[in-house]
Amino acid sequence: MKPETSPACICARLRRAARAATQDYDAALAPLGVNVAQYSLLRHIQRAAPVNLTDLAALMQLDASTLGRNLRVLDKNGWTRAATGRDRRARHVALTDTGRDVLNRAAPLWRAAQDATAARLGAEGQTALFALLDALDTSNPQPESIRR
Amino acid sequence: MKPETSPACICARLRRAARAATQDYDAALAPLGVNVAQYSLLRHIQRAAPVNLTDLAALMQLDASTLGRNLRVLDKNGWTRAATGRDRRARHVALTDTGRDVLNRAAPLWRAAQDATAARLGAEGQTALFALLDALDTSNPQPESIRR
DNA sequence: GTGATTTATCGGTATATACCGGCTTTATGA
DNA sequence: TCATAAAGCCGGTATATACCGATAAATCAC
Repeated sequence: MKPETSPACICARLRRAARAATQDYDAALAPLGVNVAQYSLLRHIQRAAPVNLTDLAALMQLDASTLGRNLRVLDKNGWTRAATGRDRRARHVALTDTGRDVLNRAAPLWRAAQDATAARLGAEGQTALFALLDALDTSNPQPESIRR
Repeated sequence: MKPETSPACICARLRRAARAATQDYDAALAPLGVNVAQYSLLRHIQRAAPVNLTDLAALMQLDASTLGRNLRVLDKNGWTRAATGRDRRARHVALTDTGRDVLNRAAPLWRAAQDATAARLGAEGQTALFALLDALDTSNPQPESIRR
């Protein structure tokens, strides 16, 4: 007679875990007025800039229209800037100085949340978790040993 | 020289995985006009009804105001009904007949998505994933063997 | 080279999510 | 009992998320 504590739906479990982690990281980053979705977006831009919205969306596996809207918030805060290049359809996004500064100051706050989370998993647990999340990713081909 | 394919941020990885799984399950459930968040909410209500919003929110680890708003969509669709009981502050939620019917018809669609997802993990992978997500859950006490 | 197609982005719409403050109702305590 | 505290919910606000259709620009096909 187990009281059925948490849902057996893999998706629901992932969503629940993502919500919880989001709140932890958001709380850690709150002093800088940035949340983890924004932090993640800033980091991706930092690594990929200059990059257009479509490529950035693919990189983050985010819907392009979602990315566009999320980006407006960063733009509004003066953290990013988008410019039209030779291809006048595309907008190339990059960090502003302010954006870089926010990222630098956010890094230790992110680190604290990451360390606290990692401690709950243990080093092996984190590796295992990443492997499992990779296995879930349908954009990754399944390894030969599993496929079929 | 590894090209840094996916973020090392545990939170970002969880969010990405949750987004992807959500899209898979949503696509599977789409023929019934229900998404996985709604399906999950309906299932929780089915198991817990009659239940008030606060308890249901705690059960799902959802913010109570979020739950209240999500519930309005179900109400609007005629799938749930909320009634005030003796305690006039609390609203007790339960499925309607229509809601039960939607759940019954959605079950095989959910099952298909769940099976496809589970197949990517393997039986052991799913067990391992659930254990890791439990370990992340700060509302669960850490087992003696891990704590400190 | 011009018409068809594809690509990049945007806007409308709907939903999910959370924080905060306020209101109503219940419980508590002196 | 009556003042105070606590509980339960709602509304405002902000953001994240995705689908669809529209628009503009580049590319392709002939």
